[in-house]
Amino acid sequence: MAQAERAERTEKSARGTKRDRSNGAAGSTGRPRSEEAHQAILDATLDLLVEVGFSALTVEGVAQRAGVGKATIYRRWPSKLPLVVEAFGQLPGFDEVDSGSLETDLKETLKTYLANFNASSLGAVFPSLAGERAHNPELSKLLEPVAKGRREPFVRIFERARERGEISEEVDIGLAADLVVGPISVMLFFRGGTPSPKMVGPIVDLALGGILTRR
Amino acid sequence: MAQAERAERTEKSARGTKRDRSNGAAGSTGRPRSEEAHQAILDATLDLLVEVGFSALTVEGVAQRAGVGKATIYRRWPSKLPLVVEAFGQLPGFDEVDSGSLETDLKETLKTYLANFNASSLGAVFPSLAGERAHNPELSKLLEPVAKGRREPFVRIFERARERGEISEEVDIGLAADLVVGPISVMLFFRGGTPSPKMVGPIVDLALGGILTRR
DNA sequence: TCAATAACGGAACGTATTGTATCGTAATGG
DNA sequence: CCATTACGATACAATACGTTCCGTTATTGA
Repeated sequence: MAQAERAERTEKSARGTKRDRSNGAAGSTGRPRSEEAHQAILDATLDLLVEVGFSALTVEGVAQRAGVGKATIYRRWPSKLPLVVEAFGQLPGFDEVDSGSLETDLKETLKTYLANFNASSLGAVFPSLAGERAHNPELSKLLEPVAKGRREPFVRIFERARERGEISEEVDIGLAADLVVGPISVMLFFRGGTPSPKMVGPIVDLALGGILTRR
Repeated sequence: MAQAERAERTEKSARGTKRDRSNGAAGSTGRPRSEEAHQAILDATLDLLVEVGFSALTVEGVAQRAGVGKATIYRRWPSKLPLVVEAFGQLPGFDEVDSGSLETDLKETLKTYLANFNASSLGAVFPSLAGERAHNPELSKLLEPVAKGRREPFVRIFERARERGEISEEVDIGLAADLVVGPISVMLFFRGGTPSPKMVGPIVDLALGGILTRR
């Protein structure tokens, strides 16, 4: 609030946007914001997200971990949620594979998927955020595109396979994608374990071939 | 809500039970603990678990919701965790089906599974608890048998199918169980939606038959 | 019937943590 | 070198936690 007041008092130059300019720009006098502190805050947020989860994460804790005053955080993010969102958004996506074979595409992409999940903090952070989702619509909305982005590569893999005639036209591609990722989700959320890349081969084989004995 | 059903339970004989040792131990003098308050507390705990999740649940909120003093709660449970555990443990299990056919068994059990998940508070509560799991070992231990109990019926269904020769000996039964439940887990955690019984048919068909076109 | 006992709901306790405001200092631009 | 803004640190009011103390109520044994 004080931030708005102060900004209003100095409104003489053409500050076209209301968007918080992180630094200088138009009427940029005074000390610029430390990009170093900015990154330290985001890093600390991610670390704490991994360690204690979303609900137990406090802005004070982030400030302490980042070696930064609380005001420095509140000057940039209005509350804990946008901060977490931005930190979470820093996590890398994962590459897609197009080898011309459905089986290879799936296995390679899934391996990347898992490596990503385990190496990055995603595997530790996502359950915490997902758990909060039901009780926090705002967070839910922010999480939606992330989850969607994780699913899309698999959907595209199946689309290509269908174009090549590898799978029937009748196969529900969205369901197929969920089927392949499913066991990983089960492992992560229901069983509380860490999904291993070793799971990938058997999963894809079983999902593609089916559980029933081939006649 | 399912609260009505829960409230329906009666245990008139609770007065003199010594097993509970809830009342005055040796010299059973003094006012007995109200079994009614006990149940009201558990019900309120479950309700709040659904509404606000595990981390945002407070004993004060439970007391208020149950129309009970906080002391009444702390007299029975030392902290929030055991209270949540007992409340969570009240949720019903689900029935198993043995029709002699793998497909029927799976579809029927899955439907019961989903109906249970949606009707009871499980679908709303489980993600919240699962999210907390990584940062709360004590809670994780509690959750383990519950998750296991949910998986076992499916494992048994596949075991019976294998004995009947419906599926090959080489099929990893645990993986098959995860494959069938997987899309539901994905829907629940990744996509944040409510799994519908309509999903059951396509899921089972695709998982049994496989994604690849049958030759 | 009545004292003894213990649980009851409600309220007050001290502590911890939240988001915000204020301090003196540091850095940049005119 | 002066105005301006961000910096880290700290102080602040408000809230909410778990705990404990109330006067009251229900039950038992003498």
